[in-house]
Amino acid sequence: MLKNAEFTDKLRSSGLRPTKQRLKICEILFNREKTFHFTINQLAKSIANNLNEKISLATIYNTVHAFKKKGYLKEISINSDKSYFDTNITNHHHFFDEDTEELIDCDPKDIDSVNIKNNVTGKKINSVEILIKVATDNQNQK
Amino acid sequence: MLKNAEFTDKLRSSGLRPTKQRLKICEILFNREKTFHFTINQLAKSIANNLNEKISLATIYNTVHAFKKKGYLKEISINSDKSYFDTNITNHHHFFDEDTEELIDCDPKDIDSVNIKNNVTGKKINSVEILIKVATDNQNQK
DNA sequence: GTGTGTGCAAAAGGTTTGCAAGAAA
DNA sequence: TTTCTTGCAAACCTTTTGCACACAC
Repeated sequence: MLKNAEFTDKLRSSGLRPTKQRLKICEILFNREKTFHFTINQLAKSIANNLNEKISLATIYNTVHAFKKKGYLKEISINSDKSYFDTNITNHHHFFDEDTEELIDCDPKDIDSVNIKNNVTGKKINSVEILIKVATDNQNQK
Repeated sequence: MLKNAEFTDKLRSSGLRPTKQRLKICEILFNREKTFHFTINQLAKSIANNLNEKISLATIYNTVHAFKKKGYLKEISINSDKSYFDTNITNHHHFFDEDTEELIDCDPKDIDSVNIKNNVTGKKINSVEILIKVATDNQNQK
């Protein structure tokens, strides 16, 4: 639950100019209690609904990628036609509900950390992501 | 290392007509010792290079999706602009080399199976995938 | 002959880019 | 005034679709 002035500082401290558009996107992304999982499209709609002002799609893409680069957002690996982002930047895993195409955070307590006994030679591990795909039980198949 | 006649049987037994195109795609996908990880584009190039004959992109998409539905291929979850497929349909996980954008199979011995203590209410788990992103060690950051 | 599969071209959907106008420093 | 940011439209890339023709059975 940050305020506008705090977003301004946050942006400025990471070398991003606190423009009107970025502040509004900050509000929508970070001024909430629960983690927010979203696609660019959902974010664009959220902006359109919550503010009576449009922000160009290009700007939204720019901003989301800038925030990701600064570490304010995580991109989640899903095989999908669209990209998913997450305001929860701590180490955690996800359920993906195939019925609703929604992401759900795993409670870290519910999954033991992964122990990788052998890495690829000469490379360092940047991330370990677990994706658990779920769907309603009474489906024929999937 | 299957032969043409075996592909014909395999296809026919799953209700797919063994057409010339499908047999050629089978050859490229399954007539090899090691697991094959690919994007549709790579497969198309592979077809163009290994056979002196073109198969339409639409047909390649159709065939890959048909094979996936029949369980001959797995689709791997990566956040990427393209889809990755895998001829290894056993339960296993992957390294993703961010330098080369290549998938590498994990040896099942090298990762303990994931224990999920709490599933989403009312849903059943369809798959659990671990993706380990790696890159060269001497990069500034990632 | 009937139904399925193929291939082309067009369309769709998400994302990126070039560039001119506008805002922040 | 200099640099960064925005916004539009066009471009791009992967994937899907419609439809006529060809092939498998």
